[in-house]
Amino acid sequence: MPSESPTAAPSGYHHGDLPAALRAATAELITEKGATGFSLREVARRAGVSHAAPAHHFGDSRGLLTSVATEGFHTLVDAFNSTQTIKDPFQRMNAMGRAYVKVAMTYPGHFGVMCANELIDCDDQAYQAVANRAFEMLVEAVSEIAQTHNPDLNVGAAATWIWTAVHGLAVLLPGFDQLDDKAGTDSVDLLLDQYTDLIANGLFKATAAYPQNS
Amino acid sequence: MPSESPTAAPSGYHHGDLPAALRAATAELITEKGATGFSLREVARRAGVSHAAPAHHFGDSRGLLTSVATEGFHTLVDAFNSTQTIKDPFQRMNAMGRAYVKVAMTYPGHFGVMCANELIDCDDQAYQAVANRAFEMLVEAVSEIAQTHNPDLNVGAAATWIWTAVHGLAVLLPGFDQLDDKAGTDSVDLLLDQYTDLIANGLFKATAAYPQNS
DNA sequence: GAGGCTCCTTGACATTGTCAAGACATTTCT
DNA sequence: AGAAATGTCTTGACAATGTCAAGGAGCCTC
Repeated sequence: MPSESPTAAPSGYHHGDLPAALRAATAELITEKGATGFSLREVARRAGVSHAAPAHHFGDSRGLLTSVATEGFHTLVDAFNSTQTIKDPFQRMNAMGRAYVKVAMTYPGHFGVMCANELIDCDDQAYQAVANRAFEMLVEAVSEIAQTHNPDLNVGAAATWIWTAVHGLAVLLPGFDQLDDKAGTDSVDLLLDQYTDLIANGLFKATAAYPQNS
Repeated sequence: MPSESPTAAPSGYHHGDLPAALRAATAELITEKGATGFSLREVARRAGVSHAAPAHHFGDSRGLLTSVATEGFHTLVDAFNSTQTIKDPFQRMNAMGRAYVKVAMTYPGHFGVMCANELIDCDDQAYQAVANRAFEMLVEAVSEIAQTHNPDLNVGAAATWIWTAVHGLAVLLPGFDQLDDKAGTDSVDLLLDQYTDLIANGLFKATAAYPQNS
């Protein structure tokens, strides 16, 4: 997990790097008890500091959660970046979907607040910047599909629609019992292949494989 | 808005129908301050009862929110029901999407908790029953599309994917500034037409209109 | 070594959710 | 009709939470 502040060295003072420790404790707590089970004082306790220490770095609880969300989006952007080598835009889109779900499953504490509009400050600059960057990377892939396969495609609408569909999948995933029975990751990838198929071909030709290797 | 308890008559005692009044106050409060701004005591205050009165009817705050969510799904099922007269499954699907968004915009207080898995009790029987019913109605429309246009369609995956996409649209809607500039409802319907187009035809033939009137 | 700075602690306050106990109107039983 | 039971709501209390104000303690600079 990439640290949000590149100067994660022992620049710290009493604690070493309290902001990072608080983010880690927050992610851990949310993983255990969900975003609503979060408590500023409990996070402080886990980090071994007083209950008001977080306020100094993050203002209020919303600030801390926003920072965790931002960190999560940085991880997502990194994951998206590693799909850039894939030439075929459909395969890249598929890989981005897998990356999205993998981040959600690997860092549930971060994922739980990344799109929690009510808990975080969506107007935060650092948050907006990295969140927009992530979305833009998807837009780029869709845009390339439009150029190569369908110039009339409404790129913005298509990208929004793909994002929300994959996000919905990632959100609903923990509730899918049948997935727990199987290998887990494998079946998720399978589901994402079905999604890609549907997204590429729509309801009419859902069984046709999307184009491979350009 | 349909009452959850059909015996909404003055069966009540001191108050008339306190459960309904509490649900209404909850929806109003969430509309104003969001789902996280909700507070049991504030709801009790608005309903003019003591702070512990809600507990008698709903157990805890989760119970009250679950009841509001259930009421919201009843409204959605009603809205879905009024689309049953539409014969063409694509048009019906489109109408269901519009109904979904309209419910979300008309009853934001209910919509804010209908899918808030962390705030409500998803295992609640009444909630599950009506939520499943709503989803099943969408599955029926998709299933009909499969029968008439694409027998190989993965109906379950397609329905899930449509649901999450429309849900994502409804969630993101308040943030779309450009929609506020225009007439509002009209531009939302337009967006939904684009969605329907994308869902029906996929990324390849996105500009082709979906079939009309069977 | 004195002032200033950042980092963190301590203490306090209003507010919240939940529980236990009780009050009071209505219904049911006899 | 009177008593008991039931359903409905109130009151009081408790621990926990978020936030604020004030202060202390380490470190740096001059």
